[in-house]
Amino acid sequence: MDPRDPPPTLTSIDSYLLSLTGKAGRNRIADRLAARGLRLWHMAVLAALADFGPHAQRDLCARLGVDPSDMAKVIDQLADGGHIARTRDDADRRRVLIDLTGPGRELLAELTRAAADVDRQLLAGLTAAERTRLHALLLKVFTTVRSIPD
Amino acid sequence: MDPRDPPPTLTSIDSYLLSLTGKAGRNRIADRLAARGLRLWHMAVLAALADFGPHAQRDLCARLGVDPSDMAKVIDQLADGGHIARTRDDADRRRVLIDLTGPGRELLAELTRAAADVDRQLLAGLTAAERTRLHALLLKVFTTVRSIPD
DNA sequence: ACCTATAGTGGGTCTGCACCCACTATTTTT
DNA sequence: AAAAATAGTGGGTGCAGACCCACTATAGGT
Repeated sequence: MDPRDPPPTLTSIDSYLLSLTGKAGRNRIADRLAARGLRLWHMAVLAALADFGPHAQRDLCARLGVDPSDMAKVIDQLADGGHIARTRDDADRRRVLIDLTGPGRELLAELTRAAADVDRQLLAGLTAAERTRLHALLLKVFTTVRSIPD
Repeated sequence: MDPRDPPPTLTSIDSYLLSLTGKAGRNRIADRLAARGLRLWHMAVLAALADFGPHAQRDLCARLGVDPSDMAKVIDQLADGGHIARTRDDADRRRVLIDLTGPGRELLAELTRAAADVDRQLLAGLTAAERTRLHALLLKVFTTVRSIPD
């Protein structure tokens, strides 16, 4: 018996398996981001802008579930790197409109590739069909998670 | 369009879905543990002892991948609560043998029930057959994760 | 104009996790 | 018997995440 086997009592818990595999994925992606001086929220912001177009900063917070104060810092760094553009909304000068720049789009593409790479590593043990099924199941779980309160 | 929809660029990444759903599960289980003054490692230790029998403290560290220094603190708290018994190994008096006590076994059963509860919440959107398939897939991914270096 | 509400910023806290080093007690090696 | 290795402990560090409050600037309601 391998003295490094994990306890079956734990591995029979789906939440535990999700948590561990999720952490593995998260850490790997975080590493790739860290190599570029970024963290997960930076990528999330870029993705939100790419998928849904320009946002007021506040709307980004609502969409991603981030504290406005934390978002300000993330936005700051992305702006410093030239990956997003920040402009005052002339209709409501309290608002700051955030948009992707060309370099930002490029960066996101790069990060997306890195993430796909991590997926490939993580799911190396699955056939293509299994990956498809896993993805569908995870989407369902994700929907459930989003719908139930904390 | 729901202004709270997550970016598809993110939800198409399996590692991201694993990470989010895993975090949801983790947090919920952590909450239940916190209500009893415990954290995840406490449960992991109890599970390892229940599944594999008594361990030297060092072997628990190896099995669970915890720093020996951190393990010492976890062990300390479990011993304080009367959930494990700590005895010096007479054959090698450097070693401390850790074993589950009756109350420890009870506590683990309780925690396992709580975890199953969380699973039920998280996977509420899946049919029984889907849950079975998800579990099998997660086990495979878990095996892969364990086999590849960090 | 006045009062209230909202957008964003800057500064800080607290928590959990992971890690690391120095130290004591004990055992093994030579 | 001395030296090197091992088990466990205590006391730290650094980081990331989530949160919170005070503040400025602007807008909207009356």
